[in-house]
Amino acid sequence: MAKLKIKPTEGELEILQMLWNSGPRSVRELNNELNNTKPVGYTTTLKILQIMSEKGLVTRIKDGRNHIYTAAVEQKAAQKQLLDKLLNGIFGGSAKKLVMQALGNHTASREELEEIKKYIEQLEETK
Amino acid sequence: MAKLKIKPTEGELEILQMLWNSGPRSVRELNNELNNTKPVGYTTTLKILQIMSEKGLVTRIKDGRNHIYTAAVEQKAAQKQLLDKLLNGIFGGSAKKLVMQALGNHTASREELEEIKKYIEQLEETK
DNA sequence: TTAAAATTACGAAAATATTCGTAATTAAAT
DNA sequence: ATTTAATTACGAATATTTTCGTAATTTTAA
Repeated sequence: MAKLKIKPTEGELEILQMLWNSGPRSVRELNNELNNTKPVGYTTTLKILQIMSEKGLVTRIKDGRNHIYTAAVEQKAAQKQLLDKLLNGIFGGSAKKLVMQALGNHTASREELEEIKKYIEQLEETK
Repeated sequence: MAKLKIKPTEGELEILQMLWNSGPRSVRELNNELNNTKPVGYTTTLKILQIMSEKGLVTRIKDGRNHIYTAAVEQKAAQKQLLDKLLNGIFGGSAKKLVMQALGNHTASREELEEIKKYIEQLEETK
C-alpha cells in the first residue's frame, strides 16, 4: 500500500470503512450497503469510488462487467492520521485527556479496561 | 451555553480552539493569531466568525467599534462529539482500540500513564 | 465638523464535496 | 446477430466551505 496523505471526506470514509470491514466489493454491493442507512443513488456511489480511485484511496480490478474495489490505504494508517488530528486539534496534544474522555464514555468492558492497563504497564517498562 | 449539534468545519474549529485557550477576542486578535501559522485575510476571519455567530457556535458583544467573540459551546461537549464520531467511525466503536492507538503514539509521559491507570481503576470499581 | 482610519456588512468568486442524469460501453439473454 | 440489462464514464447541477473585495458604518483624530 502506498504512503500518502490520507484525508478522506465524510463519504469516502464511509466507503473505506466498509471495504476494511468486509473486503473488496463491487459498486452494487457497496451501494446496497450504504442504502441500509441512507438513500443514495447508484451513480453517486460510483462517482465517489471513481474519485477515490484517482486519489489513490482505493484500487480496482475488472471482474466481468464489474469493477471490484479494494481499499488502498491501511486502516491503521488512517486511524493514526485521524487520531493525531483530533489529538493535536481539540485535545491540545494531550493523549491523557483524550484517553480519559474516551474511557469516560463507558464504552469499554471490564475486560477491556484490564487489557488497557496491561498495555500501559508494558509501555511503562519500555520507557 | 446552549445544547446544539456541534459540527464545526475545519476553519471554525481552529477559531474555537483559540477562543477556548485564550478566552474572548476581537476579530483582529484572532486573525493575527491565525496568521502565525498561515496567511489568511482579515475579512475571511471576520466572515467565518459571522457565520459561526449565525450557527450559534459563538456569541459576540460590542466593545467600541469592535466585536468581541466568545465561544458558545463547551470544549468538553465538542470533544465528546468529535471523539464519538471518530470512535464510531473508524474505530468501529471500540474504545479499547482507540485508546491503545492513542497511547501507542508515545505522547503520554510516565506520570500521565499512571494517572490513566488510576482512572481506569476508579472506573472498574464503579462498574 | 470634517477627514482619516478601522471595523463590520454584504455579496460574490473560488475551491471542494455531493449528487445524479444521460450517454457510452459491456456482458448476457434471446 | 440483435436485443436487453447492467455497469461505467462523463459532465453538470447543487451544496458547502473558504476566500476576499467593496461598500457602509463607526470611531478616532485633526
